[in-house]
Amino acid sequence: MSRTDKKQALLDTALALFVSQGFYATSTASIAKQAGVATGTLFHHFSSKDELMQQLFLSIKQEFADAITSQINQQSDLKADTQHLWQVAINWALSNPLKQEFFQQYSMSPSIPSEIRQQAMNSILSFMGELILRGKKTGELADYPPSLMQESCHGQYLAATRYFLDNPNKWQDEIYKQASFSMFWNAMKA
Amino acid sequence: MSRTDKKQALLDTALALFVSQGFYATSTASIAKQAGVATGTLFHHFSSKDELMQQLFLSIKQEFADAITSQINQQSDLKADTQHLWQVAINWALSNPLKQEFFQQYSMSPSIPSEIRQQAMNSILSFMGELILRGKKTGELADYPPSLMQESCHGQYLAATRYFLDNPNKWQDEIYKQASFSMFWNAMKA
Amino acid sequence: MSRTDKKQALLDTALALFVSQGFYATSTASIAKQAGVATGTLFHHFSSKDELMQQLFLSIKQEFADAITSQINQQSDLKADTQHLWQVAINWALSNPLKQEFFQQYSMSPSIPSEIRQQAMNSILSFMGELILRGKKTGELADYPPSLMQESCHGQYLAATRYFLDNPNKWQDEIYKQASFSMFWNAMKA
Amino acid sequence: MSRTDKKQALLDTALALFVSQGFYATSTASIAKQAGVATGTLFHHFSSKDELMQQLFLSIKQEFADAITSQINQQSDLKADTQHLWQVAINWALSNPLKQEFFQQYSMSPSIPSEIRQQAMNSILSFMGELILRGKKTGELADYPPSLMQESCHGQYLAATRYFLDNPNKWQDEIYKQASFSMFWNAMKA
DNA sequence: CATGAATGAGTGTTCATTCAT
DNA sequence: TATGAATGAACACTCATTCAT
Repeated sequence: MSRTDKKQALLDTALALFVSQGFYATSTASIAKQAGVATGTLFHHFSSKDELMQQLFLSIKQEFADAITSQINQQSDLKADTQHLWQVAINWALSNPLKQEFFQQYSMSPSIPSEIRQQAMNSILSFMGELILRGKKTGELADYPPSLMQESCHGQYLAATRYFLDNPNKWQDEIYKQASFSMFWNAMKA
Repeated sequence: MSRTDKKQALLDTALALFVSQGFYATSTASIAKQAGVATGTLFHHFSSKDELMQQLFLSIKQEFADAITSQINQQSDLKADTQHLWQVAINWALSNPLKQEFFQQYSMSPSIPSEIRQQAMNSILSFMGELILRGKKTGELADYPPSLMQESCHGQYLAATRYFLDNPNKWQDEIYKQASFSMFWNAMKA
Repeated sequence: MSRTDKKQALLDTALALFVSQGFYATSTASIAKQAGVATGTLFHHFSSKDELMQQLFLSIKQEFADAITSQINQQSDLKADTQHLWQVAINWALSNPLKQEFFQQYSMSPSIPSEIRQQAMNSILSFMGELILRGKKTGELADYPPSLMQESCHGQYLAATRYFLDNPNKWQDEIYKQASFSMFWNAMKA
Repeated sequence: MSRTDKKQALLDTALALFVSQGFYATSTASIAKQAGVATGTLFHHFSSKDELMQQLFLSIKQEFADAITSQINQQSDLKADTQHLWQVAINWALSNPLKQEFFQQYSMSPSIPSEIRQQAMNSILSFMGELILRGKKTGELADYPPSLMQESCHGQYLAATRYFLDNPNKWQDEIYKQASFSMFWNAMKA
C-alpha cells in the first residue's frame, strides 16, 4: 500500500465511521485499525483528529464541486438549466450516500470549525448563486433578498436529499422527482 | 433552591453549554458546576448524560409545541392562517434563540437517538400537516406527495430560522419577512 | 414496622445481598431499598456500612453459638458426643445456608477486621476445644499441638459444610454422613 | 523496562496490594503507580481490573502447579509419596506466602468468577486425586465418596497452610510437621 | 515513513454519608 | 425517628497524542 493509499484509506474509513458512529464516538485507534495501519501512522498524515476531520470535509466538498462542474452545461433556458443542476446535484447525493449523510450530519455541527463550514457552504451554493442572478435579470425569478434566497435554496436541497436518501426508490418515480423540483422552482419564481 | 429548581437549572445550563460547546465537549461536571449543584446531583435527576440530553430535547420540543398551539386560531382563509402560523413559529425561534440553535445543531446529530428525533420532528410538523391537507382539499395547494411536502416545509422552516437567527434585525424588515413567507407559500401553491 | 423490625430487616437484607453480590458490590442504598426503608434510616441504626457488616457478622456468630449450645448435652462417651456435635453443627449450616455461606465468604475477607473474625472463630471453636481436651486426657485423641488441631478441625468443618451445602441431598445419605464424620474423627484419633 | 517487565510488574504489584488491602480497596491507579507505569498502561495489558484479577489468579495457580509437578517423583510406597507431596505443597506455600495468602483470601470470594475458581481448584486437587485413587485400589485408603474426600483434603491443606503461615517457625519443628501430616493421612486411612 | 506500546489528563458515573424537613 | 435529596471525593476506564525502535 503506497503512501497515498494509506492516507486515502484513512479518509475513507474515517468517513464511514464518522457517519455511522459520530465524530466523538470514533477513536483514532479504531480508524487506524480498520484502515489497516498503525495508530501512529494516522498522525503522520494528519496532525490531529480535528485536522483529519477538516481535510475530510474539504475533500468531500471538492469532490461534490467537481462532480457538479463536470456535468454542467448551461445552454438552454433558465428553468431547464436549473432543473438539470437540481437533478445532477441530487443524483450525486444518491450515488454518494455516505458523503451526503456526512454533510447532513456535520454541516451544522461544532465538530467542524464554522469557517470551514462556511467555506464549504459557499462552494455548494455558488452554482445556485449564478442561476439566481441570471433569473432575476430576466425577471423569471422573484426579486427577494439574495442571501435569504440562497439560504432557502440550501434548505430545500438538504430537505430533498434527506428525503430521497431515506426513500431511494422514490427518486425513480417521476411524480416525486417532478414534485421536488417544482417546489424548489416555484419558491423562487417571480 | 427547590427540587424542581435544581432540575430546571441543570436543563437550562445544559442547553447553554451544549449549544455553545457541543455535547461531547461539555462535561457533566461543568454542567453541574455552572448550575450551582454538585456533580452527583445531576445523576440524581438524570440517570446518564444521554438521558439528560433526551429530556432536554423533549422538553424543548414540548415548549415549542405549547407555544405554537396557544397562539393558533384558524378562522381566516388558508393563506392567512398559514402566514400566521409561519410568523408565530419564526417569532418563537427568535425569542428562544438558544433553543432554536439547539434544534438546528442536534436534529441531525447522533447524540440523540433517532427515535427521539423522529418523535420531535413529527410533533413539529403536525401543525403544517393539517394545513397542507386543508389546502389540498380546497385546491389551493398543489397535489404533491405529502411526505415530500412535509420534508420540504421543514427544510424551509429550518433555513428561514437559520437566516433570521444569524440576522435578527432583518425579521423587522417587512421585505424580508414577506419574502420568506412567499417562498414558503409559493413552493406549495397549486 | 417497629424500630427493631426495621433494624432486623436491614440485617436480613444485608445478609442476602452480601452473600449474593459481595460486600463492595452491594450499595447501602440497595440494602435500604430492598429492606423497605429510606437510605438515611440505615445510618440511624448503623453508624457506617462497615459497622453494619460487623454487627451482621457478630449476630450470625451468636445465633450459631446459641443454636449449638441449646442442643448439646454431653453425657455419652466422647466419640458419641463428638458425633452429636458434628451433626448438630452441620445441621445448622444446612438449615441456614445463607448464614453459612456468609461465613465461608467472609471468614477470610478483609471486609471484616481481623480482630472481629478472630473473636468469631474462637467462639465457634470453643465447643471443639473442650472435647479435644477431654479426649487427650482419656487418651482417645492423639497428642498433637492443640492450636494445630483446632485449625485442622475448623478446616474440616468448613470443607464438610461447603460440600453438603453444594450437595444438600447427600446429607440424607448415611454413607456420606458417616464418611464425613469418620474423616473428622480419625484425623484426631490417637 | 521491557514490555514483559511492565506486565509482570503490574501482576506483582497487584498481588501485593490485593492481599494487603483487598481487591476493592485497591485502585487501578495505585497499582499502576506502585508498579512504576502510567494508569493507561494497566489497561493496555489488561482490558479491565477484573481481567487483571483473573490473569493473576490463573498465573499463580499455574506457578503452583509447575512447582509441585517439578518436584514429584512417585516411586516409594503410597504413604511416603503422599507425605512427600504434602511437604512439597506446604513448602511452596511457605516460600510464597503472598501467593498462598492470595489463594486463602480469594478462593471463595465473588471477586473471581466461580468458573475460574473451579478451574484452579481442580488443578490443585488433581495431584491428590491420583494418590487417592491409588490408595483405594491397594486398600490403604478408606472407601469414602471421592468428591467428599477431595473437599476434605482441600480443607485440610488450607487449614495447615493457614496455620504454618501464621506460625512460620513451627514448620521447622518436626513435631508440628509430623502432626499435620498425620492428621491428613489418618483422616483418609482405611 | 511506519509502528504500536506508553502516556496521563480527562470522562461519566457511583455511593457512603449528611442533614434539613 | 424517619426521610430521601444532595453531596463530592473517588473510581474504572478512554483516547488523542508521542516517541523509541
